[in-house]
Amino acid sequence: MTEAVHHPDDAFDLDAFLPYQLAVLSARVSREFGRIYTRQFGISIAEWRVIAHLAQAGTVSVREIHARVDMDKSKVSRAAARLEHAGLLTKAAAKDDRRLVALSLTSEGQALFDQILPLARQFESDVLARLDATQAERFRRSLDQLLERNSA
Amino acid sequence: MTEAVHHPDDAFDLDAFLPYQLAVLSARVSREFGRIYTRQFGISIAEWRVIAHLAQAGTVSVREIHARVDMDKSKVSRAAARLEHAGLLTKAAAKDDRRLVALSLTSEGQALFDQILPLARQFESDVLARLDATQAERFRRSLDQLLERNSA
DNA sequence: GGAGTATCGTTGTATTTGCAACGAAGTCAA
DNA sequence: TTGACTTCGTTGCAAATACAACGATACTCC
Repeated sequence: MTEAVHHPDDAFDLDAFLPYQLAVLSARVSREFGRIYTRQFGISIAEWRVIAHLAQAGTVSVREIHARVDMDKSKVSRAAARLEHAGLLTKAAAKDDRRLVALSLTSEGQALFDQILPLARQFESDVLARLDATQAERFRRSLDQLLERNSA
Repeated sequence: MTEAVHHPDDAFDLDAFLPYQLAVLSARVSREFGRIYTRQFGISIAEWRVIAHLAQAGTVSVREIHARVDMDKSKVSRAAARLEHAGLLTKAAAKDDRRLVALSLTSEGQALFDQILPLARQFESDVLARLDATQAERFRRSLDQLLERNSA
């Protein structure tokens, strides 16, 4: 009779395990999108994040990017150093608090961002195209909620 | 009429950019869950994945894990080497194709998995608890679809 | 059967990563 | 002011990672 007595419902399916699914999807998406701008523009994922954040936020400190972007501050620091060396951003001491480094895009950096932006939008909608519109909208809302971007 | 003529909708919000959101959520979730078993059991994320996959699939090759789990084969290989050294799995030449390495959990490895499993389930529902049941169900389905786990 | 090609797993290596430690700068209290 | 404490960004370092190259085995087509 009872086959499988000792594992009533505990057949574990890694493929359906949430942290695993998120990791795989995220890695796949990042890798794929990364390929686009890495090959064409020679910047890394970390660098793209810094650029994107600067494009959106104007002049900000390393600390701010670290806090909001989920990147270790050493990672931000090194990405910024490379970008500075490439002439894409400038570092300056903040006027009021000289511990802070004020990062801002140069016009070259801004131009680079302007080139990548349409590719980013396109890529994003390509990914979401696997879902229908309603589903995609709900998915984004859930994502916001899981990231706690929801509650005012 | 048309305010904001030259940037109709092009205010870019990194926080709402899908690849970015996925990366942040995934990294956060993995880090948090990883802390649990890293501290308690001394295994890494990569090692956990190998263990989980073996627990589910029985005896499999490095190649199989590499293909299904989105891990580089060198990563799988090294994780397996560490786990073998720790006595959690065994490696053997496959009978029919001696290029393949047959990985399987030892009883210690299985016991470790059995200890982690309830923690994994608990963790997963904690994460999903931020969504209501319907939303969570839809979220999982969308995730499946984005991972192309849907089409039969 | 044997040469050419493909696949598997491991290893070498350069890069990236996270974490801790550090100096510099700021804050606070007495 | 001074001294203890905190915060910011950089750097050192060990571990992890991706990618390529390699030896070993298997397959294919003649």
